[in-house]
Amino acid sequence: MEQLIAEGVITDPGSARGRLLAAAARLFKQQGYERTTVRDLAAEIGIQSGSLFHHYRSKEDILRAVMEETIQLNTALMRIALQQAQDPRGKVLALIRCELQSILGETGEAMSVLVYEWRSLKPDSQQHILKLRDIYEQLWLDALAEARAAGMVAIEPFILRRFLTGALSWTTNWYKPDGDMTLDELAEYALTLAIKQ
Amino acid sequence: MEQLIAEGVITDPGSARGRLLAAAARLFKQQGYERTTVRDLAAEIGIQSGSLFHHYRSKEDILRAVMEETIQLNTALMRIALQQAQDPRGKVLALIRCELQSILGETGEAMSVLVYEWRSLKPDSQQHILKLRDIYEQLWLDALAEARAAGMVAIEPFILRRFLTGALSWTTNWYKPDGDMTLDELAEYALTLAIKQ
Amino acid sequence: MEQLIAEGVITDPGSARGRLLAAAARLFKQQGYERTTVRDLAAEIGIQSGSLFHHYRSKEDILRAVMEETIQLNTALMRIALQQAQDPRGKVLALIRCELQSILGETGEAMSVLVYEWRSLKPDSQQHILKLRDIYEQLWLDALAEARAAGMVAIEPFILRRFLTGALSWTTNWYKPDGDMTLDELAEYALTLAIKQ
Amino acid sequence: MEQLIAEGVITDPGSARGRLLAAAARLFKQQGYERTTVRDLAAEIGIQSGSLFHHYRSKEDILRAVMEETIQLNTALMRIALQQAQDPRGKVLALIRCELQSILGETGEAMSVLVYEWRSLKPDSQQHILKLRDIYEQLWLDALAEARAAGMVAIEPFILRRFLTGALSWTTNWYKPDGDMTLDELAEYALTLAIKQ
DNA sequence: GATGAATGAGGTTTCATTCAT
DNA sequence: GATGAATGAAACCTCATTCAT
Repeated sequence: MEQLIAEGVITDPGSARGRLLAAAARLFKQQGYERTTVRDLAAEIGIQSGSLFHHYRSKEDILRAVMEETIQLNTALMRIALQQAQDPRGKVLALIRCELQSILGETGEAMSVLVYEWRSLKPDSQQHILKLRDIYEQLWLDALAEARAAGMVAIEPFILRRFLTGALSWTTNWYKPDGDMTLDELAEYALTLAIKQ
Repeated sequence: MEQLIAEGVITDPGSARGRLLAAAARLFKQQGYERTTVRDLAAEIGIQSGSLFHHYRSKEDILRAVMEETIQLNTALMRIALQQAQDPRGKVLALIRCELQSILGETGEAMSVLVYEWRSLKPDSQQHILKLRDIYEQLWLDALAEARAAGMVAIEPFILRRFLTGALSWTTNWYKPDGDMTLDELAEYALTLAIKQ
Repeated sequence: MEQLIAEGVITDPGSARGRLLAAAARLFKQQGYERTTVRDLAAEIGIQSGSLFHHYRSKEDILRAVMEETIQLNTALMRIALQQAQDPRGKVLALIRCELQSILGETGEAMSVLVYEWRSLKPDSQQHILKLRDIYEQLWLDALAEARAAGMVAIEPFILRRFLTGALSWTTNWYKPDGDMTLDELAEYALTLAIKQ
Repeated sequence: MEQLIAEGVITDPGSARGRLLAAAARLFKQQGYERTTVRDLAAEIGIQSGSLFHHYRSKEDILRAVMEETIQLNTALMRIALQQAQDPRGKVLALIRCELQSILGETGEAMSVLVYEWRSLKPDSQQHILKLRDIYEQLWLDALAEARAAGMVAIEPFILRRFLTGALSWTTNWYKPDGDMTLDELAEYALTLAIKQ
């Protein structure tokens, strides 16, 4: 993590900007982007609303930064996870587990925002994020293609990935981390959707 | 359909209220509830914004009506589809196809609204819709339990349903009805997620 | 005047929009456009600030309307004055008197705004007003050219008009209508700048 | 010029304060005082906005300094020009040429500011500048009275000066220094307004 | 002298809702 | 039922100014 901060991939969560982004992710998820006022955001990190605009030029800019950091971070984390996986099954499981961690763990709020607040981005911000998202998605498509070549996947990677995107992102609405099921178990269950046993 | 209208399950789409609900669903999906103004809604059906309030007491009331009608209609449609299915596999396939039709067909906009605008409902409206949703969900759980009893499903119905909810609702973001894949093919693919062949 | 209102050249000063334009001209002159808040404007005509935006889409729109109405009205008044003048000297005097009345009379505030707040208009509004201004200016150039042809003017109409524009518009800063000098006397003095005796 | 700097009449244009005043004059003319932010000013001379306040106590103070320096400088320049003129006609021409140089030359921006931003000064600053302005204006009135005594001027000096003030200051809006007409020619034309040939 | 984060009052504008006609 | 002017609270954002470093 320190390395990712040093590389500029993500903002130091201890800095003013970092705390702002974390608060924004939390509030945007809880209340929605539109219903979250800049005063809410400022109050959450203990500054005045006008002071926000020293860090970001507009409210939309904050949304964009939340999304961008999230996708950058998760792409980096997925790359690391993939390096440690051995076989196709392991790779797909690694991706599932990684994405679930993104969705259900510390960055979960930001991931939700990425899904639910897309329409609130201006078109050019959307373009920018889409490019980053393509890189992320390519990691998935490569791993699924490998599994398919090994005869482990019944349907086209392209379609399967889309089903998985929906299934995994939806977990944010029902999975309770402190319930009976561990996140690893959840990942194994999800794997059964994708891969024939 | 006429029967459902006659029974009061849904509003006549030709009536002023019906056209308003359809417009609201469309605009709420496109722009989001918060970004859609009552002026937008009024303009869409050719009246002045003040006149909206002769039909609904508030903007939130319109959102609630969109959601309620959608869930009522789809529950009714699912009941009909279930009656025509024979075996467990057929029932699950019928539910998948039915839900996909809801999501991707004429009522798709309203279904999206149901998912994306949940937070914009007041708590008591949420309670009301949740009850209707429980009825709908029970139809799913019953069918999946039957398939599980027949040894066709690897994981618990409760969990599987949640995965399917996400996977199917997400199709609204990528499936193109006028592309290569028919909706029936899409349903078959989705079935492979749920049921062992 | 009633006819100009009926023709749509200017807004009825009794209507809400008309009273708003008059108040805007007065305040914009007194305090400047930037220092005049929409709350000031609204208070001046006894409505709430939000209600302004039923009449005009933005503050800049109000400025533009003030300018446009002023120039339209004064062009119309100058046409009428010209019709009643006989010879070149009479025409130039008519124009001078007419412009002084615009500057120092009831529409004086709006004329000042036209001069002093030009930079506050957006470029496309400027374009729009410039076209109207060209029509107005042509009336002047024609009359001065006639006087020049009659040997009454020492310098080019183009240059003379510009000198006069400045000299006449500046009167707003010093001439007191209730002082010793009548407006007609002032006009005669100004005529001595332009025309050899 | 060096002498005027040494005497403290104007600020050294090479100093930080001097560059700030020049930048302020330029920006205030281009955009208006209200629309020019202290950030604009600071950026123009390459410092941070907070640092401005080491040089001037407030933004209004900068405006006041621009105006004061301009009027002091131009009063001094007019005195010098007058000394070199022989007869009444020469004196009036010298004043016209001098004022045109102020308006159209290097200090033109500041002269514009003096005219257009008057309302943005606080009343006590206005008082202060008015006193300086009176000294400047007296030079004009004396010269015109002399010409009048010589039978060269048709109307009262007081009125004529006001007409000239407007006519000359307006040149900033139309005269192009790099066009066909030289500044000396322009001054001669202006003289025809004032003095019988 | 300079910095730049922070302030906080105040700016324009939006918008759901009301109500006399 | 419909209109549309008006409301008024609240939204985002700006900006001159301060001050610890």
